[in-house]
Amino acid sequence: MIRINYEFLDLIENLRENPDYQGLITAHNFKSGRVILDQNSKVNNVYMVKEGLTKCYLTEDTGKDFIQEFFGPGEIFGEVEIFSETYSFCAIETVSQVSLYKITHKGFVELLKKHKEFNWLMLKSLASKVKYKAIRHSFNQSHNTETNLMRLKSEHENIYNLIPKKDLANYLGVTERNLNRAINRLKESV
Amino acid sequence: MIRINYEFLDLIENLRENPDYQGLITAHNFKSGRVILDQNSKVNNVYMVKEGLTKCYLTEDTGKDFIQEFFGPGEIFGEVEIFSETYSFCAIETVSQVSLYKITHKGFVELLKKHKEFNWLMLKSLASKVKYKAIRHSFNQSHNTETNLMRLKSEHENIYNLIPKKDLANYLGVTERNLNRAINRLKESV
DNA sequence: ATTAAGAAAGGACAATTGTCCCAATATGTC
DNA sequence: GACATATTGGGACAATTGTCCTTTCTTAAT
Repeated sequence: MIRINYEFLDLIENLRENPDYQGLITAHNFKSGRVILDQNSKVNNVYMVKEGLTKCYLTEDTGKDFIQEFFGPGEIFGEVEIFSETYSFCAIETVSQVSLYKITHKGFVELLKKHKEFNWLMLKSLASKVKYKAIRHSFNQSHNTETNLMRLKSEHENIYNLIPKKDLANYLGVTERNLNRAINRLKESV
Repeated sequence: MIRINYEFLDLIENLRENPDYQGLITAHNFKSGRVILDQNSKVNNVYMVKEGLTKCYLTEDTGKDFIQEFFGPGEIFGEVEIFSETYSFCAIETVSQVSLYKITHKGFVELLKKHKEFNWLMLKSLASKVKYKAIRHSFNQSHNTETNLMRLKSEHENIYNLIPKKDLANYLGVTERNLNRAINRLKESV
C-alpha cells in the first residue's frame, strides 16, 4: 500500500549531482494536502517522491475516490502518460509534507534512451506496479473488509497514524462506516 | 478486458523472420483449457499470444480465482517475472485454441538491451497494463455488478459468446449467482 | 467561556452480494 | 428409452456493505 523504491531514488540523486545532467532534475517542496497532478490533465513532467507520502487516486462518476497506491520515496508518477500518450488517468495529492524531483517528459525520454541503468530501473518499476496491483486487487476482491484490513496492518503496523481513516476506506474501496465495523470486529477478536 | 497489442505482435513477427534472430522466437499451439503457466512456478520464458484467447488469473487461499485479464493477440506474459525476479504470481490458461510465440528470458533480456524499438514497445506494454488495471479496478470497486457488466458489454457486444459465465464472474470478482442476477436486471430494464 | 465547525463513531434500516440448495434442461452413453 | 452427469438458472435465507442520520468529541475562533 505504501510503495517505495530506494534503488531508483539513489540513481536519480546520483544523476542530479552529475554535471552531465546539470539542471535536468529539479527539486520542489509541497505542504500536505496539495494536488500535484489533476485527473484528466495534460502531463508534462515525471515526478519522483524524495521524501514524504502522496496518494494516487481516481475520481469516479459516482463521486467516489478510489486510491490506487500511496507513493513514498523513490516512487514515480506521470511516467505512464508518456507511453500511453493520453491525459492523466489519476490524481496525485500530498498526504504529508513532501519533496519531489521533477523531470520534463523530454528529459525523461532522453534518459530512457541513453542511460541503460535508468532504462532498466524504469522497466523494473513498471513491472513492479503491474505485479503489485495484480496481487492487491485479487486479494481485495476475494476477501471481506476485515481480512483486507488485517492484511494492511500486517504490512504497516502503525497504519492508523500514517493514513487518515477516510483514505484507508478509499484504498479498500469501502465506506468509512464499513471500515469502522471491520476495525471493531478486529478489536473484539483480540 | 480482452487486451490486444498488434503493434508488438508485428514487431515480433518481423524479428522472427529476420535471419539475425534465427531460432530466438519459437511458435507453439495449444488446445483450449490448457494451463501454459502455473501460479508460483519458475518462469523461464516470455510468451506472446499470436492467435486465440488466454486468461490470466490468481487463485486465492479462499479457493477463489480472480481473473486479471484476457490476453489476445500481441499480449505478453511471463515478462514481469524477469524484473521482479520471483516465481509467477498468476496462472495463464487458454480459453480457446491458441498459438503462442515463445522467447527465453535470456533472449528477451538481450532484445531489451539491444533493440531500441523492442525496448520501447516493452515499456509501452507495461505502462498500458498499469493504466488499464488502474482504471478497471477503480471502476469495479466503485460500481455494482450490474453497472460493471454493462461496461463489459459496451466493450464487447458478444461477450457471452467469447467468455464463459463462470469466467465473467471471476473477472468481476463476484459469484455466478450474483452475475445472473445482474444479467436479469439488465434484461428487465430493456 | 461560548459558539461554530468539523471529525469520528456508531445505530437503524435498505440494498447488495454470498451461500446453499433444488429444479429444469441439456448431453452423452449404454 | 433409461440412466448418469453436467450445466444452468433461480429461490430462500444469511452475511456483508451502503445510506442516512444522530451523537459525541475535538478543535478553532471570537
